[in-house]
Amino acid sequence: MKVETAKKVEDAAAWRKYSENMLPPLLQAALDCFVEHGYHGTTIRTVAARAKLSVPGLYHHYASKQALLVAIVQFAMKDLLVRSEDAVAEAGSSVEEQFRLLIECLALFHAHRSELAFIAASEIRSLEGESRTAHIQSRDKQQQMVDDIINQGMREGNFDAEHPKDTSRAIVTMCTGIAQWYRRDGELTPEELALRYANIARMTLGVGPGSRRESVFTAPTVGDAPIVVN
Amino acid sequence: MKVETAKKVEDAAAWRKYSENMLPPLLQAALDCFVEHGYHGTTIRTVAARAKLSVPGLYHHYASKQALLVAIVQFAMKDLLVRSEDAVAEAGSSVEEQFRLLIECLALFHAHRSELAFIAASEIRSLEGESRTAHIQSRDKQQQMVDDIINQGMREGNFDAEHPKDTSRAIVTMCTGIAQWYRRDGELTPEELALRYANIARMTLGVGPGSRRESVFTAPTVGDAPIVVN
DNA sequence: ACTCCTACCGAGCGATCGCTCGGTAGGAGT
DNA sequence: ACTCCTACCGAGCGATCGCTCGGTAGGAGT
Repeated sequence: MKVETAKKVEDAAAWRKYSENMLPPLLQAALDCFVEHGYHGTTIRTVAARAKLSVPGLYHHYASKQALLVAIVQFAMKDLLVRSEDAVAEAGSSVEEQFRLLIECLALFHAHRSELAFIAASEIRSLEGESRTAHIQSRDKQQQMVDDIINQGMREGNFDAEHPKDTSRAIVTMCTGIAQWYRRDGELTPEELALRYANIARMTLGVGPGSRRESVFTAPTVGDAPIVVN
Repeated sequence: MKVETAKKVEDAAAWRKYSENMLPPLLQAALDCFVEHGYHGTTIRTVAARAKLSVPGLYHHYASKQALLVAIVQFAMKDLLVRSEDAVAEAGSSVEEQFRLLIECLALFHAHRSELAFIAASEIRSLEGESRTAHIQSRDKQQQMVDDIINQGMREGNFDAEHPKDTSRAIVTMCTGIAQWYRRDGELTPEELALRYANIARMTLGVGPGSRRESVFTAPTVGDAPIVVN
C-alpha cells in the first residue's frame, strides 16, 4: 500500500520532472548547431565536429541531415504530448485544475526544453514531406487540448471569455513563446515561471490568480472531493 | 481649421493604416523567399528569379544576401516603432488607453505585416554583427514600451498584476506570436483580432474587457478630459 | 580460428552556393 | 556628338555543400 501510493505519486508528477541530456549525444550536437545557426545554416561537418565524429561516422547513425531534424522534432512533440496528457490526468475531473496543470506543463516544457521547443517551432519550414504534416498535426493536437478544456470550462461556467478560441490561441502562443526568450541563467526557474504563467492564463479567462503556491504534494484532498466549484 | 483638424485626425490614425506593396519589389521578392525557405534556405538565384532579375542585376541593388535581410528587418522594426509611438501618442494621458492602443497597434502590425514580422523575429540568428545588435535593441525597446505603461498603470492603481514584468512579456509574446499563425484568409480581419487581443491583454491586468467596440472617431472627448480614472 | 557486426574514417565526388568579371543598352545632361 | 550614369546580363570562379566510396578496428558469437 505504502509502495503503491508512493509510486502513484511519483508517476503522477512525472510530467514535472526534467532530466538533462535526454537526447543521444549526436542529436544533442545537432540541436545545439540548429539553435545556433538554424537548420539550413548548419553544415553536416559542423554537427559531426561537435559530436566528435567524422562525417561518415555521423552518417552511420542518421541517413541524412533531414533525418537529424526529424528525430529531434519528433522527440520534442512526443515528449510534450505525453507530459500534457499526464498533467491533465493528474488534475482529475476539475476543469479549472485541468487547465491550471496543462498550462503549467506547457510553460514548464517550453522553459526546461527551450532549445528543443524552439527548433520544433521555428524549423517547421525546413521539414520535408510527411514529417512536416505529422508535426503540424501534433501542434494542432496540442492546441486542441487547451481549446477543449477552455470550452468545457465555458460550458460549466468556470471560465468567462468573450472569444474562447482566440483566448486559447493567445494562451498557447504565450507559452510556446517562452522557448524564444527563456534563459537558464535568468531570474526565474522554470517552475516559478510556470506558476506565474498559469496564473496569467487564468486571468484571461476571468479566473483570479487563485494563489495555489504550495507544493502539489501538500494538499491532494482538494481534487478528490467531488465538489463543483461554481 | 477644418483642414487642420481633418489632418490631425488622419495623422493620429496613421498607425492603423496598412497599405499593400510597401516594400520595393526586390525586397518583397526576398521576403517571400525568406518566409518560404528561411534565410539560409534561400539562394540568391531564387530571389533574383522571383524579382525577374539576373543575379548580377540583383547585386546592382544590394551588396549581398545579408544586405537584403538587413534592409527587410530594419524596415520592419522602424515601421513598428513609429506606429507604436503614434498609437501611444494618440491615447493621450490615460494609461489604460495608452495600453489599449499600444496592444491594438502591436497586434495589428503582426497580423497585417505577418511575413515581415515573422522574418524579423525568426531570422535574428541570421543577422551578422552590428545589425543583429541593433535589431535586438529595437526588440527590447518595443518590450520596454509595454513594460513602462504597465508599470505606470500599476503605480496609478489602474492595473493589477502579481508580476507585472512577466505579464508584460507574456502579452508582448502573444502579440508577436500572431505573425506565426495569422493567415489573411482566416476568420478574422486584423482589426477584429487586434480588438480581441487588446481585451485579452487587459484581462491579464485585472481590467475587464471594457467593450469599447465603436470606431475611434466617435468618442474623442474621453482622452481630452484630464481626469484621473482611479 | 573464423565469421559477423557495429562503429567508425580518409579522401573525394558532383552539385550548388554567394558573388564577380567585363560587358551592353539606353536615357539624361551639355 | 559626346560623356556620363543607371540598370541591368552571360559566363563563370573558388568555396563549400550533402553525401558516398571503400575501407579498418575491435568486440561478440560459434
